[in-house]
Amino acid sequence: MKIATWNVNSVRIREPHVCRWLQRVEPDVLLLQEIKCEEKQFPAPAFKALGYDSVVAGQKSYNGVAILSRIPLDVHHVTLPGLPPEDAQARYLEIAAAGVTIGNLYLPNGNSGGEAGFAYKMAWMDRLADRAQALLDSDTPFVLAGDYNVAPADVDYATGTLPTDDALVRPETRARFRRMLWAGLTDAVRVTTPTGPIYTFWDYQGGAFQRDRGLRIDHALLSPVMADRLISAAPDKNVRAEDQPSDHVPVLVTFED
DNA sequence: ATGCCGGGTCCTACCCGA
Repeated sequence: MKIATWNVNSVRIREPHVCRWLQRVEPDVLLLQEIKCEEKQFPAPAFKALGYDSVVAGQKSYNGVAILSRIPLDVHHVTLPGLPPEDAQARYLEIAAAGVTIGNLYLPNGNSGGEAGFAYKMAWMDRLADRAQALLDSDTPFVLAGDYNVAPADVDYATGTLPTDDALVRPETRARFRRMLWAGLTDAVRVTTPTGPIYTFWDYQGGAFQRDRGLRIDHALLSPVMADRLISAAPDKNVRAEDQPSDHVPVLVTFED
């Protein structure tokens, strides 16, 4: 089973990139973040032509997540459980497919909006940890993957790409990420490559990709059963060198059937 | 320490991202 996650930074602009990647890699399930459109604008027919059904939690202009699948699925949640009902940001979508619960998340960046913006990120991470714990308690095999907007350790961002008090690396941010690991989740990319830098994002500015000054902020966290099934997990770096790329690359995780 | 890039939209100057 192949599950991938990709912040595409506008699905309408990146439709050809996504189609090419689906055809080349043939994931069973692809989680998309920052689709930046409502469901009615989502290019579902292009993906359907390649054999993929779409589930969309859209929002005008900002955020937005979607799931493409070539295997049958059930939709379980279109928002992150526990958030206030007035929260209208489209950042979470959860399905079950082939007996695996799959959560697709676009975690708030936390740098805009001052301390209130950062507090929103912290609350969101608390609710995500709650969701992970509930799934652990139910003994459901699961994967929580997406753009976490967290560089978990210093090795996960190139020197000088972020200030030390950036919301992606603040101690409160990292503590909440670590709490999910301590609860029993496995960081698929990091256990596959235990040491050294592995980036999933390179800024558009300053020749960041050419200089390989990136961040590792897109993650797949696995429940214990899924960690036992893990074969490989890695970003597809070559995608960043295509024309008109997203600033993030896909992260592909492969499991034993 | 960022907004030089590249999306978005109130169509075009401004908001947002990491």
